[in-house]
Amino acid sequence: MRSMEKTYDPHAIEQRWYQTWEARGYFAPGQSGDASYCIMIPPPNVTGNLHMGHGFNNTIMDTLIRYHRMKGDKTLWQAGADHAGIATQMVVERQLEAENKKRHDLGREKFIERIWEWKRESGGNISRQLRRLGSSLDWQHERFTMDEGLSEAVKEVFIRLYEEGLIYRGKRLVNWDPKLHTAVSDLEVLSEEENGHMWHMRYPLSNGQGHLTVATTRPETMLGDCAVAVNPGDERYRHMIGELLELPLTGRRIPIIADEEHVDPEFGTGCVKITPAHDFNDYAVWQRHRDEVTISAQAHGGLINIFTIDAAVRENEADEGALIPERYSGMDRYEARKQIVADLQEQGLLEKIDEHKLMVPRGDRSGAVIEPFLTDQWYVKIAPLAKPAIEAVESGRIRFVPDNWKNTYYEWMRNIQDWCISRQIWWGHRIPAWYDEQGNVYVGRSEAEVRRQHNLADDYPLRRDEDVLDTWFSSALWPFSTLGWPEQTERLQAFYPTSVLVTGFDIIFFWVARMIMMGLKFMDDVPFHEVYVHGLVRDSHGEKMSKSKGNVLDPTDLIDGIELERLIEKRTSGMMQPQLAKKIEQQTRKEFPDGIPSFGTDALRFTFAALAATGRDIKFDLGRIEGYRNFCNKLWNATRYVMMNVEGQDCGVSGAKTGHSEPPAKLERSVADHWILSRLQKTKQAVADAIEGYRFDHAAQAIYEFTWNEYCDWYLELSKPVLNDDNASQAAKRGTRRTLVRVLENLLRLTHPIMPFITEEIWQRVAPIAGVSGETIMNQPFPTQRESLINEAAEIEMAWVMRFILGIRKIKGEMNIAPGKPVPVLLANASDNDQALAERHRHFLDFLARTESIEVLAADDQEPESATALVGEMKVLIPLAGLIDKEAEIKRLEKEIGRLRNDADRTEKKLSNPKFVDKAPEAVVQKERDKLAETQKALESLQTQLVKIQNL
RNA sequence: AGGCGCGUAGCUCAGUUGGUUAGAGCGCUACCUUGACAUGGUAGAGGUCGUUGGUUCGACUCCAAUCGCGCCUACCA
Repeated sequence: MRSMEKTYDPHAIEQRWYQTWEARGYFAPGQSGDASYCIMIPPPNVTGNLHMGHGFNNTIMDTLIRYHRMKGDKTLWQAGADHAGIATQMVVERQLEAENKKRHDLGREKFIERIWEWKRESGGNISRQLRRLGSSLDWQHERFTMDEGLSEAVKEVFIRLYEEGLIYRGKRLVNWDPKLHTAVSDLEVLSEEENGHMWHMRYPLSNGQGHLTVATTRPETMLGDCAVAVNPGDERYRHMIGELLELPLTGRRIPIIADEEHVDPEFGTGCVKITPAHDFNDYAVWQRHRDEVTISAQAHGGLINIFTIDAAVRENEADEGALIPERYSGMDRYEARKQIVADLQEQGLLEKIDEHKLMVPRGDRSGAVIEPFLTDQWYVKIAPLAKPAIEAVESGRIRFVPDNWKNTYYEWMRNIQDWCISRQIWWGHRIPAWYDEQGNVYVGRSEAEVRRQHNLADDYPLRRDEDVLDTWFSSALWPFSTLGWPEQTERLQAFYPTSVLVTGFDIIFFWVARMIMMGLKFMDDVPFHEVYVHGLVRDSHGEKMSKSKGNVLDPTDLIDGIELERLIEKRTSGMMQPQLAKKIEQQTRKEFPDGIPSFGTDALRFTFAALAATGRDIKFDLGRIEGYRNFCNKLWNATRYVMMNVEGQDCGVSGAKTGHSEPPAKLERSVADHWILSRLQKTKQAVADAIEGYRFDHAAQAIYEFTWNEYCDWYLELSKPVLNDDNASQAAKRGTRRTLVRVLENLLRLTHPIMPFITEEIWQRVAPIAGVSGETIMNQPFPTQRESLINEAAEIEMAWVMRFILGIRKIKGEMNIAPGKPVPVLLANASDNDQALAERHRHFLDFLARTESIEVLAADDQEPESATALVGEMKVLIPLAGLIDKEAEIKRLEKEIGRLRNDADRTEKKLSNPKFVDKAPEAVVQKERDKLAETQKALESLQTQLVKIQNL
């Protein structure tokens, strides 16, 4: 085996181990195991590139998966990707654009073929990147939402829901994206506050008695007005209700109607223009008043659409006459706005224009302003599905972690609207519906089936619906469609319901809620028992990462490192707003003057785990990952030390490949050995508890502290005097070597779920010596606490040793004595136990505190002038002679005394309060008393010491 | 407007049923290249836990109010 380099180099091992694991089939679920454990990956978009959210999300999932696999559960992490309808179609359309083509030039079939082609070329991108993260996904069963099986599941669900009346077709107002030419769901619309205007327009009364003034943020929609509404309780307008207005520019007349629900007399002028075909609220008003003759008599019953699918003013239909003034035909909505405002102004009908902030709805993909638009669409009737989905959470069959997300879930589920599932794009699952020339709809698995079922002749003309389904429709089926549904497969049997869903809060509505509804409907069971909701990964200043801010970090750049110039190029290329490039470049140069160094996957994963406190976003700070890179190096070098001392040596491990496999040799464990073994047991429990409770930050912290502060800082140092002492017995050396290597081997298994690569690499070297055999650490049992190795006595004894050593180090540190300089030490007021301990651990004390000599003073011995440290009641003295500055020691003692004084005062005050003594539990009071006694003893001791020094 | 969450060391964050001298990492100061590791070691400085009240023998922790910040949902045309 190769020797270990002085510095840990992740690149040398990560790729190699991943390939080995995958080639050997370790990621597939085992055949045995009592319990099954399953996580469905939130399918990334095939178009996608790995971002920090994926990094975070997948680190958590892989940690859980590896933990359960090691625990012996039958463990599946289902791999796959999402066809991401709109996003993917846009990517390929952009490619066509570069060739000066549109998708319609190719035609539907060719265009879809082109997307498949593209998917074959670049679709593997995201899975390659997931592999870099070490994700132990079951790639052999990777699925794609558009593959044959999943398409079958989609069709099946659609048909069953249709047959039950839970899917229907209807003409409604929808969110229309005029750039993409498709309907989108409420969720795909993001509203943001933007600066705009409020136009006050005059509508003259038909009776010539003046006018009403309406205020609007969208003056161009006045072409489609069918009424002006006022509040019936509004004194100003009550008497005008029922009268008619001359709708300017159109030559049409519209009524004044009363609508209490929608009109707030306090807002604006108290008069609201009603444009039912281009505003959701107005549509609701129209529905309430559509039967009033002044409205129903209007063209289209008052529901007048004025736009094309591009949101430009449309031409009149043949039978409409001059419904929409020709003058505006073909104008884009904003162009029309300008013209209409100008025309109103010219006619003296524009009263004023105010600055006004308003919420502007934009499509999340296209960024285009969404237009409420009247179209035929397919809907899922959601209330009957939502009801059991709400109950599943109420009853605790599904648990949110953290718990408070259930409120968000309820809030949405209780106000849920029917789900518009049809999209006017080409890439996706085409709706299995056919129409005849009379407009009758037939839903079925295929055209042939439809003809058969409805007795339609082969030459009876049928036309298939052009639309495809919302991408989230197929995602909603993911937990069971990937396992083979509608077939009753073994995998479905074994792994549904899945164990936990790990996801960001941003897709609770898009995805989580819909999976719950569909799972309950078609599997008659919840899709998962727990939902672990994590926060967003932000930059180090807490800003959301985005291309336009230029603060995006790419996980692979953190793993591999990236030079400054390359990073700048990456951040500034392909920008929507190229004018920001300069600023982004400056900002990047300032923040990463030397680019980003390579940290390796394990350090990245450990960072994500350490930052994964529940329920809050994480700010990703480079300092943090650097620290954990150093941690990897620490673990690596601790191993170098261990290997150096155990390789080829007798470690007292039977069956180990050491060349010393004689029958059980005598073995002796020191208190230090017992201590570290005891600490290890407690750490095992802490880590297991933390992972089970989704506290990955606690798990990471427990591992970090044990490794660095206990194993490395203390145990490794304590092993040195034993291993390097020619006088130490072979049995003692054997015991120490055995402990060194076994604790390390345990620690590696404990750490493996979070840091798979370094632990595997090291384990391969360490395991044989520790007497553990196996092909991979991946399939080794996760360490469990061994009660018998918990040793409180050893922990107490080691605490004494540490206090002794720390006391001397502190004096040296504060008195400017070189740490390496051996000093003579005197012990005063030492009990029998103290003396015994000092004797027994003399080699530890000498080595770690660099003591020259240790001498016990009898009670009547004269104490020489010294610097003092306390270990319990014992005084550890370092004589001043030549070493120590008297004034400095006085200051040091005064400071220490001050601190103790404070402490004692506070405790005394507490104890002199009769209410405290009366009411507090006895144990608490006793604890305070003990503390006071201890503090007072220490205080006395230091005070006499101070007097002594002062009198010199 | 409603809902959720957050304000703890210069920075990033722990602190789970109220009882610690309020912790960690990074950063900072001083010293140290000792045979695992300078991606290191040793010692140290640094906090009236946003503010104000209340409950309690005792509050970072519970309650109320208030200020600041973030997010989500619904919005006034």
